[in-house]
Amino acid sequence: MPELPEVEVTARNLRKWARGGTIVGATIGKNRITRGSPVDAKSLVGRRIESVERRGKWLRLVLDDDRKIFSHLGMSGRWLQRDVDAPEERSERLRLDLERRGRQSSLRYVDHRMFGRFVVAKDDLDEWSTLGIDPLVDGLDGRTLAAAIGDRKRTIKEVLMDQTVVAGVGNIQATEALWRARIHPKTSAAKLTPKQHGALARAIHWSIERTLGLEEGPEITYVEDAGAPNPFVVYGQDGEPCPRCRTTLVRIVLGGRSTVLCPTCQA
DNA sequence: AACGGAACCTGAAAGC
DNA sequence: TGCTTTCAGGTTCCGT
Repeated sequence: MPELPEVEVTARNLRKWARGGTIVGATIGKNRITRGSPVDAKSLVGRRIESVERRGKWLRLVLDDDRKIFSHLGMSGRWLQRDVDAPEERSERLRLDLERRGRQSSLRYVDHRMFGRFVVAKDDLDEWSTLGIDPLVDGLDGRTLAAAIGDRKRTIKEVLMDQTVVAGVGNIQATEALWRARIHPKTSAAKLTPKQHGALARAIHWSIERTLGLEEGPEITYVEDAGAPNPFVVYGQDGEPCPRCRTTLVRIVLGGRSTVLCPTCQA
């Protein structure tokens, strides 16, 4: 269930593994990852991967024939690097075998819930083109955040998770950042003060960088990975004391997603 | 137009 | 023990 930091780690890994490599084999299973736009696996063979980019939660791999691979990890997608003769992974949905500097490797896309996407297209997808400010790619400060929010009146938590406003912020990053900025998640987005815009922009960077530091590595770890302790400051910590003021953190549901907040700090 | 709720999937964990 | 319910960090669609 990746948000910006997990997708950023994936992009960095894919640059190491795939940039400059040539696709020598492609196996794309019949499943809903390619829903709406079936991919001709054979057409990928012989193509070189020129670059790997990320915006928000999307990955874009530019090929040498002017097409692009768009990959979204949905709720449970991951890209792994394996040997070409390694066995198929559990929930493996597709694979790209690469040759790079005379060495072969195999990229496996694993996604048990299949909310992810894999699209090959000449033109950018609308979902890519309409993405809002990416905190890492574009930078984000109080002024640009305020401009992106505009006069939206929905709650600030829902607006933050709108990918056309700030790209890459999901339920965890929104929850963590709002706590850091001491803003109640239900606050109407249009009612934030300039001071709060600045605090929230800084809090988003803080949360993303903090999560990135936790997750840098060859394979993404998620909170729910067996045995992994919850590394977040407030997300999933309802019932525990607020790290700032010791008030018991509470969980509410907002826009259908669970949200944790401190009733004292985020008044 | 805006909003809540359900749907799309699978599986782990909690509840009974 | 084993069956049932709940929940999950994403996105989209549908009815009000």
